[in-house]
Amino acid sequence: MLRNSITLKKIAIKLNVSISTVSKALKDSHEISADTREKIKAYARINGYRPNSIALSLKNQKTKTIGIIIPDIVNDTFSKVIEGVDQIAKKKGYNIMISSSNESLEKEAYNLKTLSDSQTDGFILSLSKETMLNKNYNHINYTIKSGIPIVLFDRVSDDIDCDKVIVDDVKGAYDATNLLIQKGKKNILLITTEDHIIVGKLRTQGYERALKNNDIKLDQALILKVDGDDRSEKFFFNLEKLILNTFKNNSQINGVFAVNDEYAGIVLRALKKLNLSIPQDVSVVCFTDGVISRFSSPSITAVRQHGIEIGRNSATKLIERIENDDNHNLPYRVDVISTIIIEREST
Amino acid sequence: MLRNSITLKKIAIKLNVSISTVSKALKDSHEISADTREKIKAYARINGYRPNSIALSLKNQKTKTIGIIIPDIVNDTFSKVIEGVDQIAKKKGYNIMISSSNESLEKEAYNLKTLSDSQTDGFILSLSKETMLNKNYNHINYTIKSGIPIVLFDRVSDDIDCDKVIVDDVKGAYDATNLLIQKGKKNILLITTEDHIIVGKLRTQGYERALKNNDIKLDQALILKVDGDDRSEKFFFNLEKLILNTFKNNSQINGVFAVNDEYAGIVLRALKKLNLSIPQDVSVVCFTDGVISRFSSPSITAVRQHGIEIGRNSATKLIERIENDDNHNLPYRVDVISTIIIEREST
DNA sequence: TTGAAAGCGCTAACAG
DNA sequence: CTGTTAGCGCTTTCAA
Repeated sequence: MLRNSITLKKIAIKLNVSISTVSKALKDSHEISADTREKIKAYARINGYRPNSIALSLKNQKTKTIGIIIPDIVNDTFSKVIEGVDQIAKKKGYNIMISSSNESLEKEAYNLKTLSDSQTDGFILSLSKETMLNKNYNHINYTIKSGIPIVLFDRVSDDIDCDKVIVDDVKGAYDATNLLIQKGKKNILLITTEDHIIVGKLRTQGYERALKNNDIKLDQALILKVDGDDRSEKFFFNLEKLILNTFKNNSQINGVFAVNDEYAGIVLRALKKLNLSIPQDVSVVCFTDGVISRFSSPSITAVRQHGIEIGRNSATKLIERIENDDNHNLPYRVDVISTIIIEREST
Repeated sequence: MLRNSITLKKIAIKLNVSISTVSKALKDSHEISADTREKIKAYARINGYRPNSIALSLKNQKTKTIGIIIPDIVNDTFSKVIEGVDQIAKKKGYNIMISSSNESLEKEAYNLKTLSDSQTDGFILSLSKETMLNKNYNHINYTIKSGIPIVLFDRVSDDIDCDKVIVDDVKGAYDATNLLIQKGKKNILLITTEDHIIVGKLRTQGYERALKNNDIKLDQALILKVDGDDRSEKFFFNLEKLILNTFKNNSQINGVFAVNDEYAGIVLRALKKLNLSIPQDVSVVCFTDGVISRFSSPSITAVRQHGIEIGRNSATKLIERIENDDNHNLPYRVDVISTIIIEREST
């Protein structure tokens, strides 16, 4: 009833050989006679011997686990990344430890520290909002300097020197806006976050660039910058009112680009109240191809970020660096995972 | 540039004392003179000494990490559970390792086995569909028997003897159906999964019970059992057609109960095509209070399962058992997390 | 008050 | 071909 613990030592005692003999036999060493080798292997098999991975970690000074620190676990995009990391990790014999920073700098630093205590060979991390706001990257840079590799994804910073996997937010937003324009919708409402949320800022840039390239004058009245940190019922309720008002004051609007699918969901709700039909009266596009875009009515044309691919790429890069002995000689790489637009009913 | 590794040994050498002295000093042992104690602690602090948790694990035979094995990472309900586990784990000094069974029995067993190799002190697990279909629980029972505690949540089985945290699916479905009836909707379409998906089966039971209690005759034509394993675009497309047909053949339908929010999303889409208004013509309720219920138009009345609470409860139970020396003497407990209905526009 | 030694489970260099 | 030893980093008993 006790924890199953058949060890080399126990096998050695039972079979009257030394521990190292058992160890070698189980690795098919030809130092050991075929006879004892088979005897030992048979005994081990029958008793379900499995090497103690903690002992191995201590010995090898590597744990074969990678840590993932993300701002939010309950989030379609991040879970897809985890999924991707999981796929590669499993294939390469790594396990993953996950913890959430909850958008807090303090928790992010704390998690990084505790998981660094020899528990993880490296990290895959996306910066919390607070971290970006404060531009405090000491904990990250310290970890890297102390020899533990980190791959940053999605929410990254130029002030951190390491491997990165990013989404081309500007281009994705550009494409999305452009699609609307191609469909003849030139008065496009942008719903975005304040600039300290980097991805919001970049997507705003993409929007602006698309307008410019098509010689459409930027109208500040058509740019709604909302508090990207707030996801309460109340916030979304107010957002809906804000959208309604904007439409009332700007009846020329015939397209909407939202920087995430939640905002787009609210847009649909507002348009319904305004009795505007989609996509005839107003077309809608959003960043983030999640469950909302897929299951809303009408379904929403969305910029897909390939979260799984981001995860797979990050994991591959990280493991490469972990297993490369002189990893600090490898130059850091930044990969851009390109987005694609999934067209749906809303355009 | 190498992995930061200030160890007891290094401190001991630097300070010309023995390793055990350092160890004791750092734990404030009064065996050690105030003098050396302070000297050692100061040196340790300055050099950022942090105990090697792998060494501790080996020594203590416990890792302070708990494993979570879930069928699907990209899933609102499961990620909420992870979130809850994370909250409790962090508080009690545990880390969590996550891996996905991908609804596969083989992967589930594999993950359980590899994580059991001294990497985790216990597991929190929800059965994969394949596991339930095959009713093969050997891997689980074996793990429990070998002394590693498991807490099963949501998708559980009577054939496994362990702590469990479940949702009262029957009652949740009963309440949901009942709500429709109270609103005067007595011809209720049920969209559910085949019976081998336990939660689908239980929710079907709740539906049936509610009808019975209200003296409403069960009409098999109003029960749509679909393939709960399929989540492809094509499947949802066909589901929509199926729903449309059902409405055409049964114009009396004035309520719908869907066993998850994805199905409910499709229902909304179908109703729109039929030009039926919600909730006036048809009211809709679903199980699973996820992002779809919140952000669709109209928003959908949903049965909330308190995923975070499930996670917190599971983690609490598991850690209790891990830290209780003679845990096999504790009787197994089954906790039922009750659901509540979040009323929204669809009713 | 301090230190030596054994042990957690395993590997690997070295000795027989 | 097999065994001894040392060591990974730490705790803890026992001896000094």
